[in-house]
Amino acid sequence: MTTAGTHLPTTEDLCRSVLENNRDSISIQKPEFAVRKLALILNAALELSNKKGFQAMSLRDLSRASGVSMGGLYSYFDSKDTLLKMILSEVTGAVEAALGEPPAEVRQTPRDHLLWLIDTHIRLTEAMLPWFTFSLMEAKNFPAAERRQAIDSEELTESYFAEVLARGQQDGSFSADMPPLMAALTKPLLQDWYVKRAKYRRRKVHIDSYIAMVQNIVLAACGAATRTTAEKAESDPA
Amino acid sequence: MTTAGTHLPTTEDLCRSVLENNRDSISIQKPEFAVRKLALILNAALELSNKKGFQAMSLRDLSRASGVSMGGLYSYFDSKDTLLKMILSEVTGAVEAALGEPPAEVRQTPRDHLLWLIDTHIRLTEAMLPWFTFSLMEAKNFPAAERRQAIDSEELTESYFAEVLARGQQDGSFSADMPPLMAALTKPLLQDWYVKRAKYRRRKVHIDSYIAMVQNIVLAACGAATRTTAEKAESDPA
DNA sequence: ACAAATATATCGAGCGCTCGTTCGAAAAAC
DNA sequence: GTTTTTCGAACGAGCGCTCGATATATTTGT
Repeated sequence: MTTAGTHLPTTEDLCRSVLENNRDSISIQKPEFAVRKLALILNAALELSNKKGFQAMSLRDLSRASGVSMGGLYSYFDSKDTLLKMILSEVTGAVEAALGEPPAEVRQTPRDHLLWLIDTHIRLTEAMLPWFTFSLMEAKNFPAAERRQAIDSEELTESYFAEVLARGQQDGSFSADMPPLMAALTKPLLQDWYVKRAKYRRRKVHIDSYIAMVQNIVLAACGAATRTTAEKAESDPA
Repeated sequence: MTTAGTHLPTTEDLCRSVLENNRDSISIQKPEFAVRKLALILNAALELSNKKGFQAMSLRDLSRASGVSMGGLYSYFDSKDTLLKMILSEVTGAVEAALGEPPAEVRQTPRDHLLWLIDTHIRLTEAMLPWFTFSLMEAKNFPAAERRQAIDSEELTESYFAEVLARGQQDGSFSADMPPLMAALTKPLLQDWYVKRAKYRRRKVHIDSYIAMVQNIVLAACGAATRTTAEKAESDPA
């Protein structure tokens, strides 16, 4: 019921998508070459950036870590800023693809839809962990246009939650005095999973427990019944 | 009851504290000189860093914005890294000072203590907004030692919450099946106030409403009764 | 089937520039 | 007159980025 049926993207999926969306700034002709090297470059870029910050990562660092020469890098982007934009737009695209079209069975009740949104978002961030970490850390530091895109994406995610919460309030699933900013405050709960990933790993918190916990906090705040053990067993058969 | 009686630091308080804690790297002798210029330098540094990122802020930018010459800056810190450390350690110190010693009247019941922690933390971050923004954005990017300090400070804050939640669970104020990571998940709710400060300003959300909302979400998740209107009127007389 | 010719991909030294940092001289304070 | 503070030009290192040369794959001519 709440477990994601949606396809979670692999690194190769993402690189292929990056290639498609940046045909003009990538001068490599053969897709199989491009995708393979893009994976090397992007993986290295994400790792270095998430360790030291994007600004602090020099293209010489990136060249060394990826095994692609300085000149080679510039066959895949025409400026360091373009590299940043590539990654950011891939993340916002993935969120839209994953949350935008919920399966028919969860749309029927606001409660299931809400649980599905939480589950799907957290599993998506887990599958794309370095991408989301990057996006969160670096979105602030850049030009107005890109920043605007990040804010819009942010608000789109929030609107998915706002819509389902409002629908649940109308049909009586959720309490009438649910906080009006509940949608806004759900996001930081989802984000903590990847922002503090190291902490949860250290404490051996499993992703399923984390999802269940966020679902229960949000349900409680909405004035709905929290998830039963039976319900958990059904949706998380592992 | 929950409104902070604790003293919130002003810019001058903070600069004086920075001076005391960095006597060795500050070569200016006369305190009144030092505090005045520190305020110029730190205010400019926070504004520039929070706009473009600390790495992207050059010391020439900082010199121009603060009105202090390049050489003059180096009378107040011996490297750009030291400037970073000054600001970070001031923030962790302020949190400890504010949350470490709750007034006697709130210690009596876990519920009041919890509400006080939420209220005080959010008001502190509001009073030191650029400092906290800086701390959150820049802590990741730096040497092991400083990073360790940031993590410790983070966990100290969480432990204040963990302790009071455990106490409330023991004496029956909070439900027995309260999520075990409730303390961990309270922090992102507190942080959203300064992380997304612009959003809440745009939506005209008052700090009092925000605090009340977080308190209610946490109380609901703890299985405690949410705050009544009467209680609100008492603690937020404005 | 095999060279020659072309197209594609890869390389890394070198460009102009800005960075963090220093230091000796000028100015201000006592 | 001495100490303290302020200044900004100058330095070497490292930055993002370019470009001509080289290596590799594919097509073409016979």
